[in-house]
Amino acid sequence: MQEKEYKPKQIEKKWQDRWNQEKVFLSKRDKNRQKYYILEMFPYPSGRIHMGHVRNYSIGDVVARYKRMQGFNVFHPMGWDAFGLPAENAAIKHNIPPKKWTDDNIAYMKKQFKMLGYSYDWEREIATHTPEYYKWNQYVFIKMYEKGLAYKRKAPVNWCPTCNTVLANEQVENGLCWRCETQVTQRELEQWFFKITDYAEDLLSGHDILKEGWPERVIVMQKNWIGRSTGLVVNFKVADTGEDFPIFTTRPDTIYGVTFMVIAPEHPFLERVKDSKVKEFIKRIKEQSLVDRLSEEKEKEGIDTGIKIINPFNGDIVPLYVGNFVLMEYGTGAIMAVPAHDTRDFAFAKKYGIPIKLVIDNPSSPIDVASMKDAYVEDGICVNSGPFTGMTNKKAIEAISDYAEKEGIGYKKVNYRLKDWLISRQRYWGCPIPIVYCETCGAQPVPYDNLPVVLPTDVDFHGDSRSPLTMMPEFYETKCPHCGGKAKRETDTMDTFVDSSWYFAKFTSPRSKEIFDFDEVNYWTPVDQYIGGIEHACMHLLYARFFTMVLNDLGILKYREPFTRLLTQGMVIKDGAKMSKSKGNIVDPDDIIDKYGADTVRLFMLFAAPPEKDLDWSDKGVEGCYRFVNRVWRIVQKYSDCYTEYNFDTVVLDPVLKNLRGEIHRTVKAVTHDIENRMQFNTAIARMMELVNALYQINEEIIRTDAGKMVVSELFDKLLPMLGPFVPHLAEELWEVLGHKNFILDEPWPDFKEELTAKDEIEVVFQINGKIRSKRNVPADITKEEMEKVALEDDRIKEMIAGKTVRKVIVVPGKLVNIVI
RNA sequence: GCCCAAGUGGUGGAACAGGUAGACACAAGGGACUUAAAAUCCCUUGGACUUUCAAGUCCGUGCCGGUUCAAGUCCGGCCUUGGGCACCA
Repeated sequence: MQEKEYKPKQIEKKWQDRWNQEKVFLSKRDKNRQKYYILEMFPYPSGRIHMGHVRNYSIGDVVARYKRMQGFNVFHPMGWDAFGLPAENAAIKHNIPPKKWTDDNIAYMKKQFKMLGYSYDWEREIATHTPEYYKWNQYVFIKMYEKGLAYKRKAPVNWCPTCNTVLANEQVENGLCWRCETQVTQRELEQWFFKITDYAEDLLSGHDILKEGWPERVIVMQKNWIGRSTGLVVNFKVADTGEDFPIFTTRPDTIYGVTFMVIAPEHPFLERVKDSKVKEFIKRIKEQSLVDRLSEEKEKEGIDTGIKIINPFNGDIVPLYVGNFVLMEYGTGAIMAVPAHDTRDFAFAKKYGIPIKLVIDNPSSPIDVASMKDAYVEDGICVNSGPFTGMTNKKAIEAISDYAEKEGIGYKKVNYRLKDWLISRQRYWGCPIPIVYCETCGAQPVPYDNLPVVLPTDVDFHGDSRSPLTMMPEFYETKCPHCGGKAKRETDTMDTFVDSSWYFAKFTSPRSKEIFDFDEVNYWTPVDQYIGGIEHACMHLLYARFFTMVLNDLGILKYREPFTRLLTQGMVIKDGAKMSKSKGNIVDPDDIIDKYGADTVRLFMLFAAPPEKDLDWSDKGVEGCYRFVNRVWRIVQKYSDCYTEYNFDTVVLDPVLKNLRGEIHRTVKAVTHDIENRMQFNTAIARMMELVNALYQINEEIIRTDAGKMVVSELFDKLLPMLGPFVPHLAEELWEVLGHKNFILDEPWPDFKEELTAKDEIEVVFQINGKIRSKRNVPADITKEEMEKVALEDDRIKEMIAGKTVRKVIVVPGKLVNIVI
């Protein structure tokens, strides 16, 4: 028979067109079927897709297609995170309107997605830069404003001078802008915030639900980021005036050891300071950038203000220092310092000659203060601690806290590292914040009926990055919705992470008249499996959880966690580094698809590494996958004329065929397990390769017997559907070659017969003292006793145990016999 | 500094519940086919040693110890790499 050559371009186009014509990927609600919502993080339309996208979406597509074959009603949408800076930068540089740039990119990338054969329901497509989408951003914003969850306040904020905008805390990495790596500076600005701190506790407790389906490290990262700590606020007193001087501590057990206090340079309390040296110091520290203050890590600086503070527990009068290491934003902006039991306070006290007072002693070797080299931070017994002396310090934490509350000198408090989410951006290409400022009524939300506040698209950038909105009276000049008087629109736009915080739910009803079509959203969401990069652990994944909780509290969504299961895939790297333009190690998906076809690229992405690990790009590895695809192609073509009906009930297979049939069922079992329980696609593919290799090993004459034809037919019936999720076009084409008229993607996932997965004969090993000394094939159903007998009768074993005492014989059924002598 | 991962052949990676380390693939080498090459198909391939050529012995999963009949896998300590947090009181 004349074999056809494998031409991926032809067959891939052919099947993409057919899927499209038959609308096979459109999703419909069906109360009688279990839904499965699989979602990959939607991309920013940067221009063209990169290998990281290919990996992310190939993993998602395998899951989508696999679940579909398992009988689930699969929901698999795709869209565009379309607002953001690159569009503006392109506009400034090349004089292309951001909307056009974005739309063109979307069109191109969509074409690329289609070339890769992903099973998306494109009728659910959304793009966040469309008014029909961002209208609902504005809607939620106003809902949050009404609940006090969106508010404006003047605060020191992170400013990126390159991006010309403020940044949220989560978007500053080591003092650098997450996007352009410029040093972030501090500015005092009036900005819009979302009160995510109100949800700190919910975000933490939700982790208990998520630990089933989320990688532990993501949960740990979020926990660290939220940074919950429990402690006590203690009201110290200012000696001169008697005012309260509150501090926060997690170590109330050390309160009798306080020998000085430290306050943040930004603290308003310091306005009273007259001393010029102190004022100068404060000024100098305030002028340091965040980066500078962080970079001189170990160097703690301070100056005595001359102000005295009274410890309410023991009446000690201690000096108040200004210190560069105390943060205004955390706790109360001031701390009590216990040099004996805090390494940082110890270093500071040594530097400035402040006394050290021991209040917790080491029970096993008493501490001599004079010879202390560092703070004692271990547990111990309280000393010099008034009524608490003699207690273990652990007990004292509770006792002292209770005492403080009882005496009215303090209260227990939980503090978080998490800060409110700053969402204002001084940029153009984003969702307008739906607020107007009236000269008489102040800030007013835009009424719901007037939404959306449409972002004008015909804009002039005047060659720089300042938002054109600030120069467009036709945009910002408006009337107050309350009094009808003259008013000015907010010209800041929202952080694009707002757009992506709820998009997963909008996919269910992209063009609904309300925020959602509730039949749709209630049927499909939450997302059953979410897939994306780990870099979003403390940004997108935290914001989306927050939004879901808010929408739940607003009665809009019925659940509090948006993503039941999460898979964080690794990066695609080449020559040891992440693919990037600056490193010049980019491999363009278009080129690879052109050379080998989409099926090969997809296969390689799944085969080269398990999904969570980084994947090392290798041109040779891709060729290996191409070779496998061709091997499948050839062998199916070769034996397509053997494809027949089969019934094994009355057939006795010779050992070669029987073993091959066993191999078929073992492969189905293993592949199913690897996908279902482990999401380990690389080993699933390896198993299918083994099955194909096994078929190649068998003599053509044997296959062309009646029994052989039946086995090879069963093999194709199992193998091709399993290949479907990985190499969908190839699978469809070969399915058709075998005479099928239906889509292979609609075939049920292959099943296997457990009894056929067992081998007749298995190899067991005989060990002496744990070392392998002999091997033997034995019947698979051998008993423990028989195994032991066979082992002891083995010639080599006999030889080696001759004259020795057998102390113990361990038999592991089906595996080994270990003889201890 | 604290927290979390991960260290396995020349390479990417297997080994799922403590039970034959190195599946599958790449690279390398050999053979078949071919006038030849490519492609394809088949074989070999962790290291060292012994060798009567059938095999056998020893070593080997970052390092040092431990538990166990048996450890890549469990425990303790360390080293290295990657990631997160970091004057958080």
